[in-house]
Amino acid sequence: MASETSKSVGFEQHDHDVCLETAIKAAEAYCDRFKLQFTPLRRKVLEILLEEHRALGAYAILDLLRESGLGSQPPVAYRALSFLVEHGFAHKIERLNAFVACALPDTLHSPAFMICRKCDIVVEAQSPSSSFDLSATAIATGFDIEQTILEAEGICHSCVEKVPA
Amino acid sequence: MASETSKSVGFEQHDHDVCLETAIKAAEAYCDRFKLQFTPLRRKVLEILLEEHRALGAYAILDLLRESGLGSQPPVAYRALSFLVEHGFAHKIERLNAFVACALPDTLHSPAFMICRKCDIVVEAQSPSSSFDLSATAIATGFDIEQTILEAEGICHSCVEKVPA
DNA sequence: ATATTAATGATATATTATAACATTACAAGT
DNA sequence: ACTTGTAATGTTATAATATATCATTAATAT
Ligand SMILES: [Zn+2]
Ligand SMILES: [Zn+2]
Ligand SMILES: [Zn+2]
Ligand SMILES: [Zn+2]
Repeated sequence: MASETSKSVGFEQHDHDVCLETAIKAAEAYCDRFKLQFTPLRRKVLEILLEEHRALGAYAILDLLRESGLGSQPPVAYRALSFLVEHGFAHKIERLNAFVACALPDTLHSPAFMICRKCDIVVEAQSPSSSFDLSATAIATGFDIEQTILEAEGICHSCVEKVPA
Repeated sequence: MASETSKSVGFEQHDHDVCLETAIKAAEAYCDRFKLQFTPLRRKVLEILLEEHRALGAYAILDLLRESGLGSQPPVAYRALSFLVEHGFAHKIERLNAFVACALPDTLHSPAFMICRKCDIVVEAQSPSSSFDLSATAIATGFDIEQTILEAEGICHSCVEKVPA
């Protein structure tokens, strides 16, 4: 296959082959370390997300899986995606009902994204902190934020009281 | 009908009748001011959201609409919800595919929510600013945040260049 | 009154996601 | 190697969420 050495990601160019390989190797190492099964299916889905470098819906991913002969029914894609999200290799963009490879794998972070309403490109902010201020990233990348929504999931005090775990 | 004078909202008690009436009157005034049609259907959907004071899915809302004789098909609910969201009377909680009445109507704000993963109660943070720090609100209300996601929608610089508007 | 626009009604269908159960691969202990 | 339990995948069916389209009615403006 042809080897493209650079590709536009976020708003910048980068060596995409290296980027993809690095991410896959990192996932491999992580799974190794934590005794997780980085199966061909899971690897392929992560590769798809890394290759595209933008948010893809489950059914778009499923189409690509079908082409490569790995699975063809919705649960196959959703299960692989669950695994990737659960272990921090990917995120779900709720607003788009779509999934994107994590730009900061192996790093503890609260994901924050900038999503273009025209082209649906998704850029993950590089701020590992939990206090959110996208303005710097937005300015740096030339992204014009129009509206923002923060959704925090957790447990309310009345639910904590009700049950042990 | 029976008049309940207080109801648990967020994590506190409040006079719910007053709360509901105030919000409806505010919406009425706003629509009046901006020549928007606050139709019986739209009013009813807002009332439903205010009454429940938690996130409701479109189909749950539709069931309640049906009971009151106002519309029974999905587009009816979705159109009313679009109107309410568009004009800031309600928000969509993407994570839940559900809708909630805005707690700060008529106030310019970037919505931020705390969502309990057990009971799905949704509390809108009272911070009108766009820099997000939920920790204060979380501590004050006894909510234990487990994970947070920020999604900013806007337009990337390459899309801005492509078109006039 | 009439034209224009906005809202609603109604039917059909698209899109996203999961439940349930069968089968296969893997890991661990014997 | 054999058994046993567990995890992953295959497969079918269906649930839940959302929109496209066109017909009808209501509101607004000229
Ligand atoms: Zn990430
Ligand atoms: Zn764009
Ligand atoms: Zn609000
Ligand atoms: Zn709760």
